[in-house]
Amino acid sequence: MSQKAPDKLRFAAMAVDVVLFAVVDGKLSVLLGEVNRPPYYTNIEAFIGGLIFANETAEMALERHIRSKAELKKAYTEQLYTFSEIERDPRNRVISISYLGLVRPDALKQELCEGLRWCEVKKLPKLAYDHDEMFKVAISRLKGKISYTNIAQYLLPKEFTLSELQAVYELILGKEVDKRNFRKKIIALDMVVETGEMQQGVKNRPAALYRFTSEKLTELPLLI
Amino acid sequence: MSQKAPDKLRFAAMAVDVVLFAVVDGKLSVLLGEVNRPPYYTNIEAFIGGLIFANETAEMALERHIRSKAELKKAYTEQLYTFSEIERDPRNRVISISYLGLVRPDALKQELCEGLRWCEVKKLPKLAYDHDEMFKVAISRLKGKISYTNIAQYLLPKEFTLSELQAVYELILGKEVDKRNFRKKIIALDMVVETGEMQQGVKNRPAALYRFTSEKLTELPLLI
DNA sequence: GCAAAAGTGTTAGGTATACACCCATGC
DNA sequence: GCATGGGTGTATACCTAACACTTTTGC
Repeated sequence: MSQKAPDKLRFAAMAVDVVLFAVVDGKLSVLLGEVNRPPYYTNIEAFIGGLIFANETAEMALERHIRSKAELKKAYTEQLYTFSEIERDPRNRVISISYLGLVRPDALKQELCEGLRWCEVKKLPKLAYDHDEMFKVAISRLKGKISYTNIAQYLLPKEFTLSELQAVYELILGKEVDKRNFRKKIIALDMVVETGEMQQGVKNRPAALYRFTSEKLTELPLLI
Repeated sequence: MSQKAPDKLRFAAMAVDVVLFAVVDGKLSVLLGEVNRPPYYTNIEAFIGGLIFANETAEMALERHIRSKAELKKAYTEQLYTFSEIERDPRNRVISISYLGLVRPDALKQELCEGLRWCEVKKLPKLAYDHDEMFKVAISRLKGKISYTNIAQYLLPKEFTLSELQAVYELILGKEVDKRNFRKKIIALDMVVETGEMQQGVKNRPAALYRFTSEKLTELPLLI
């Protein structure tokens, strides 16, 4: 079993922070929590996260914090970047390993804990610590990966219509795409496949339901 | 000034490790250092790196370790991934922030410190700690980025021939590319520009010298 | 003049883009 | 029957990939 290194080499606490994205009311949103740490940070928000304990890896701490703060069990997460600026938290030296997380709409039904809210990314306020920069890294990673992977699935229910899938692409890329060309490409790449089921209880022509052919993150030749 | 967090939250020492790539004798190589930490690691190598000190960011520690071990001042570096497995170093709990580094051939002239060597990527031995996995992350990042950025410049001298540039692409992608098509694309994208100078003292037709149009890492529409 | 690497265009096939109308359902 | 979103095909421009010979230099 590992021992502690000498005290003077253990100068920092370790934390994880996660930029959790979800589509809420048709808008790309991130989960924010209130921060109240006078005198440095009051009346300000930040991404959720918290310290890593001695018996945990970063991933274990990440899962613990996501579950405890938001009761979101099965979010997709991937590591983003580690922030180590000396004064990034003026109270203590804290090094933070940040993560990108994606939450499916099914998981949004649960109540959020006090002090948490989904905030549309277009209306993000100034955030505490270095979380403004963290957001930039996260949104840039998400924009990049949606174009050459099937990562969009983690923002959708397991079964979805092609219009819903297209809407996710348009939200993240921030531009409209042509419906016919989008469908041709998505299907030609075998990224999704029809389930055979149809939408129920809509007041217009019901759409065919699709699912992703792979539940794992997969790289594709090229996308959009 | 930041204070130390409570002792029980400071369970880990922080380290940086860097997978330094260079083209040595026409082969894609990485810099390895001997590891001798009985009883766990003897007669084994690993990437270079070392601890972060209390007054340093990860980037400062990275620069210090690169300079002291290899006297390579101006390597290009970017953060890769942070490894936090509890037993990754069986002696102490150490969390390591890994970096990808690229070294230009000009910088290779300097003597390496005792115990260091450039090892061809195709002949990599089994490495200490989790550095086998670290290598996979690094080579995968490098392969990805060479296709849509001008990152190849950091493995070349400031002035180079198009054949040398092509060789870097072939080494990293692990496949041959067509000379005419390669030149057309590179030039059409304005990635490089002729210096007006020619190669000197070669025993065949001298090639035109080129330089990159941007010294910064730049994303390009698409490449190869 | 010979060896060695530099340099240069064309064609065919495939991919990306732009674009407009009919269809199925609920009310 | 009307409002709503679902679903489909074609023509063009562009880009990609395949391919071989001439040129310049040192020896």
